[in-house]
Amino acid sequence: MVSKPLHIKFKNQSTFNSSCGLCLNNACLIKRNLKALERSEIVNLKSTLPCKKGQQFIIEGAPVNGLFFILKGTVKVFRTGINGREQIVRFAKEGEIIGHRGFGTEEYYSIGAIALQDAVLCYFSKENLQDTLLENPKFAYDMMLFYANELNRSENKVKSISQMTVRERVIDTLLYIHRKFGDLRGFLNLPLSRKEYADYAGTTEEQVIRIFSSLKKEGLIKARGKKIAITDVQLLKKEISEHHYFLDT
DNA sequence: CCATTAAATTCAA
DNA sequence: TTGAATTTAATGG
Repeated sequence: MVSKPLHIKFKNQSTFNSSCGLCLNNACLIKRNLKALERSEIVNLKSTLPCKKGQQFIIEGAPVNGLFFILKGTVKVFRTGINGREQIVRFAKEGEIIGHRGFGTEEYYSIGAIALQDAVLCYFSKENLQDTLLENPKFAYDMMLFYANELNRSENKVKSISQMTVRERVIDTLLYIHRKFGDLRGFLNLPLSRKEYADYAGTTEEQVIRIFSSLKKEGLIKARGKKIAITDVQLLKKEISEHHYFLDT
């Protein structure tokens, strides 16, 4: 399966070159190991696919055939609960790996993934990746570090969901978005609906709206539609400090 | 949870 | 670029 459009036109904006050698994304594991991988076929066997905003590119329960790296854009990764409620597992940005949990022995994806903005994904087949990992210890080691990190993160999340109050979880979510995506002209650099905040924090849309309202009254945040500004990061951190060690990214 | 109104976003002319 | 149509936010029951 060799398909590689070299250039992908992107909504009247820039053009992205999908060849790893020219890629600017230094957060990417492949890119970082490019020297070690130069003898491998991996880079030639990848495919690059554009993905429109709102498009789901991993479906829960579908067979695992490979995994994705985000070249451009942001993505939400979620799992559907028993009553159809969505639990957002994480928000992922450029350079991150999606679908890795299904990689080892799992046959089917346990998560779904949707592009939050127009995105470009690099896709590597399972076989390709397996061959490369077997041949390349440095690359395999980096992958292992990545998995270890993910496990740590996921354990922290269990703790926060089970031990924090709703208000604390919402604040925690705001801080997570803030430190992962930063802000742009004072507003969080990732527009999310209240529903999405709720699905990450493990609560309901109404709760999020009401907590946002109190936070606004207290002067801790400002909101204009989907654009949220954190006016006092320190005070917010203080409110959840007893639970949190800020280990996750 | 649902209904209502206000506000914001999208879309196409 | 505008405003009409659609979606999302906010509040109160």
